[in-house]
Amino acid sequence: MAQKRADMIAETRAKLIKAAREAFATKGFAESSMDDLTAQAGLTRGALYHHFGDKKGLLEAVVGQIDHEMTTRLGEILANAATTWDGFVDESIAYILMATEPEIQRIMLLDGPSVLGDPSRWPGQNSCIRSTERSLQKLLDDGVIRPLDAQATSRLINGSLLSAALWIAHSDDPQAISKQAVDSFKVLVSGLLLDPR
Amino acid sequence: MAQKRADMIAETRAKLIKAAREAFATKGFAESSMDDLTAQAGLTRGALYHHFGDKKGLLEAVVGQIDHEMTTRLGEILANAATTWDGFVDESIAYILMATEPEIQRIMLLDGPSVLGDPSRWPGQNSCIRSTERSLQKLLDDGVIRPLDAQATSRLINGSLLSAALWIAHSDDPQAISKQAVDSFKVLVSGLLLDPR
DNA sequence: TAGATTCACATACGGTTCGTATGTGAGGTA
DNA sequence: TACCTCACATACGAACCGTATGTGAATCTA
Repeated sequence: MAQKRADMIAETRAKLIKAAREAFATKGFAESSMDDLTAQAGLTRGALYHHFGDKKGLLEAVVGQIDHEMTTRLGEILANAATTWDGFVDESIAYILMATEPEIQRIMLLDGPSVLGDPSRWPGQNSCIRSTERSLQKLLDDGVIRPLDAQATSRLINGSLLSAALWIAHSDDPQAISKQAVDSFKVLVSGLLLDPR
Repeated sequence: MAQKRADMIAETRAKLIKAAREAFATKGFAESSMDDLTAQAGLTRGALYHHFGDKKGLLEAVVGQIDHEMTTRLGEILANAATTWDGFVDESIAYILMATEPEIQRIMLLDGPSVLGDPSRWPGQNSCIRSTERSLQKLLDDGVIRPLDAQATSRLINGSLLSAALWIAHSDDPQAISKQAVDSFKVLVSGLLLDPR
């Protein structure tokens, strides 16, 4: 059966990506040796080059996987929100907290942009920004927020979330800083409401 | 005279930093060869390691220089503003446009964070964020904006500016995108005003 | 079912780059 | 003038990346 071979290949790719995630997350992209990385997965660099072309290609695959996971997690939060506005806020806060996780931070926020360039141009097209944009558009349609450009504003908001995450992760007291960041974020975006509370 | 020797040293450092700026800006940090870089400056890697310790040390020096220049440029804009609020807005917009320059973008926004970590923890301690924070504090003192945490909010704003810069620089039509980003930024921060117009 | 073919992955090799260890010669000092 | 310091060059080893080539198992074909 042809399935067996395909399974083996998928497994090999999965093992390489898993090892790469660990290595990239702990040592960073530049410091990760492809020899070590593949050995960790019980393979050699041959497999890696066969499947991913080069080191950058491997990073792209890792980024794609993480991005997919993040999108799923954010989607769930969005689905559980009472109102569109709550969904927008909850999703944003969840993004901040998610971006605090070392693996996401190191790979998606630091090394990713440096090696692959502007995140909004990645193949996975950065589902997070898209999600924020959709939420804003809905809020516009519902007449909840002031008139604005949804795409541009979503970029601004996403950048602020990212910055907040970096700040929290590197602070001495993540708990406290996290609260400050979230509170300030709420104040900032509440200015977008047509009908402020 | 002892001054002559000191001048020679300063000149050597300057030459290395200049060559590094060019190389880092055009090829990126990882792709820049220290052999090429030093040869460009009419020196060898010996000089580089003597003065900067390692490749990272050289980047720190470059980052420090650029940060200093940016601070100066922002300071001038701040000084020429009519009101505190105008200064805050003008400075922010200037930051967006400045961060659009390839050299600043590549070195300060992409490679810098990846190699040196969170910008707010850099030795030069990121004067730009400090400046935004000071502006916000003044606005608070003057009773112009709603109550908020100046430090946290400055982080959020700075992140949004950074994101806008990345977006503009990678867009097909920087002119148009630039306008969109600036307009949206104004809308976003106008929500901070106690007395919206 | 046996030989041919494909392809996933391993092995081998060369070139580049980094960091260190050591050398050297010009400025400064006594 | 003889010695010392130190800025910088040279020499060397090791690590790493990417490619070119080898190999054996899975699949295809007759």
